[in-house]
Amino acid sequence: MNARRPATLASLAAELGVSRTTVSNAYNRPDQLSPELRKRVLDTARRLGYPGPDPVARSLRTRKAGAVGLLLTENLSYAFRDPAALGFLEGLSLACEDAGSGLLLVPANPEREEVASVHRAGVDGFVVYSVPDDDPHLAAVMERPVPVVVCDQPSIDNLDRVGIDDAHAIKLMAEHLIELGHRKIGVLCMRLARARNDGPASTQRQENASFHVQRRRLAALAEAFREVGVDWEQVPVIERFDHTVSSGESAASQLLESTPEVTAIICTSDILALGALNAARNRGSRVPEDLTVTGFDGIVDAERAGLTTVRQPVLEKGRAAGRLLLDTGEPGRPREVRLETQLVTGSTAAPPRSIEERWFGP
Amino acid sequence: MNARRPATLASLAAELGVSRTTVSNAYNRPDQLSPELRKRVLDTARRLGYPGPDPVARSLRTRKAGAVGLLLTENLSYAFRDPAALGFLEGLSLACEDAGSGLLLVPANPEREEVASVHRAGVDGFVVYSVPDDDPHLAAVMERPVPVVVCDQPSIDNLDRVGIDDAHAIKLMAEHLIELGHRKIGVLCMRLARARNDGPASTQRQENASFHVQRRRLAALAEAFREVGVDWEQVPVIERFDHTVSSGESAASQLLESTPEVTAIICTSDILALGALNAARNRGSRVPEDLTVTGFDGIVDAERAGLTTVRQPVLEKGRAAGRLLLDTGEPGRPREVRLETQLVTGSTAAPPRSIEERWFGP
DNA sequence: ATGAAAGCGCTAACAT
DNA sequence: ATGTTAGCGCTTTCAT
Repeated sequence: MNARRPATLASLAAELGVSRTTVSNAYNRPDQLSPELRKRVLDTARRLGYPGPDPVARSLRTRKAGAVGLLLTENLSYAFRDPAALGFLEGLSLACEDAGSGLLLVPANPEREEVASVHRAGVDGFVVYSVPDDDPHLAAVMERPVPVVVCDQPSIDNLDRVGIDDAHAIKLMAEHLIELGHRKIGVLCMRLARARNDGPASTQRQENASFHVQRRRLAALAEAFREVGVDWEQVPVIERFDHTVSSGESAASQLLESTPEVTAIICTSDILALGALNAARNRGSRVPEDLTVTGFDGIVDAERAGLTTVRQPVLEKGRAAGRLLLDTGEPGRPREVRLETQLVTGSTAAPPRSIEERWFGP
Repeated sequence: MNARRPATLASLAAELGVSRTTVSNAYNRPDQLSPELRKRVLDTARRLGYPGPDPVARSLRTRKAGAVGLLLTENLSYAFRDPAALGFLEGLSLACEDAGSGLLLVPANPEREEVASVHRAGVDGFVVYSVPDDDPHLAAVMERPVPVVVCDQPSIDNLDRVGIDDAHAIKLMAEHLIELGHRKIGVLCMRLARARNDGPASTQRQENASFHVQRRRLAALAEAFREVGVDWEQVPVIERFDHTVSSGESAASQLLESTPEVTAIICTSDILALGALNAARNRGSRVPEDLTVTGFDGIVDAERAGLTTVRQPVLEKGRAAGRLLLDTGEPGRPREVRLETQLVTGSTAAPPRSIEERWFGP
């Protein structure tokens, strides 16, 4: 209900026979007028159904929206299903709450080029979470004359950033597997570009990936395995556009079908790894005896599954991003927050067995 | 970066020697001016670093914010941890996305009376999710001259609503347990009022609960059990302020400690029930042999645990709330959407065993 | 303690 | 196809 469009500050002032300033002060600077007058103003306001100063008009005048915009590269609803994104959101909302700021989720359908929603967002700044280098919504955000903080990707000069050292993080994993003795590996990765693609990703595609994070993780893996003599060109890298357990499962199936000799599947996310675990089970492969599977992120479900993975502080990332954006100081910018990661040795990685062992038992 | 505060539509128009209308049209009504002129406008805009029409000024003029506000009764970050709230959010975000609308999460700390965030929210309407009757933020929302849709609670005349039939839903559960033979029951419920309280809730407290949903569920349980001769006054109802698995656990412990003769614990949420399951395990009680435990909501973790519960379509609730708010039509209001629920018979409910059986085995 | 004047930056009739 | 005129509703110096 409440569909009238009635009293304004001006009409209220007129009714009261006072100036608009006085009415404004009644709401915003109680100490600037006598308690009696203030009470009279507020009472009359109630009587006339005046809802208080219009927030939009106020924002226009004060140049403050009281909200932070969040740009994701996915459908909004996706964010509520991906545990890592969720952790980020939780952290970000914590920071917003601390600052009394609202959090505006900006719809940015990755399938469309529509950036109107970015233009329309009445916010004091944007947090950009994990979008590709060439995302048009990002471009629209950067045109807005407000501060921007990027989380994870892309990394853009001159912009505040929060993230982790992806290369370092996944290198720990690579070294762990190398130490265990794995040389025949396969990789499952998330989407590398905005256009849908499901299947093997050539090294060229890997290098051209517009998703910075994936690109760097793959590059770091390549480097680590090349150092022990693995020909990266021969390492199957399977890409999936959708980030779901079932895409992980299908990707792993595809991988094991075409390259059954792999002894380990490295996944660039826990979600994909969880799917890979399913795929292994479906094929009757035991993990880690027959096959090693590793993830990335350290989500709860991964922990539950005993996944060997890399834990990153997703909640802290969100909080740090929010703080960076909301913190008054903007002196020696751009600023960067780099958070720590941690190798989690679960029960899904073990030394490889030889082909013979795998087929004929130990 | 991007911290200049430069060109406006007017300055751009001046620079170009055209009217502001023309510049405005270049952005909002491309068909209203020649392509060449439009290109000239846009090019000059880029050159001057004009970021396009200011969204706040536009909102003021058009009386459209392009965003929906969401009011929760909890800290924002809580919403990202409660599976039911999350489902609701997902549904709501789906509806917003469809309409190209943003979703503004309004910080509304339940501990404070601060409603400024509600006043400051530049939105075209509010969705209110499960807040108590006397929530000051809700009052602030209702003063705003914008449409409001309430989900679950409270139920306020004249306001659009979406929800379920709580009494009916939990009655199904009550009848199920009654049929199994349970007469000695205990109940775990969520907070009944805004002020923190943890422990037994008297019938008076139950009846005065400012959380509508809990009140109705308890009332329906009372009615159902009274019909089979149970003295509701004697039924222990344990309340918990925090909605977490561990509060469920402690509440169940408290219940079983003080009333070990209960054969069933009915919980008004799955989260609490999951905690009750833990408590039973800690005491060495087998579920359902020694103790029946039931939940409410139908969250994924409940399903995983085989919980006997009532499933409600949380995602649909969110979507319906969003649609109700965004749907152009506002004729024969108020409107109400009542969604269906479903009894899920899991493996945590069975006929009670007598006290003797329980102590000495079958 | 209260008021007058001057916009914040934009869009929407209504001309032309 | 482009310009003129009027605000949207508010806050903020600066006076008084």
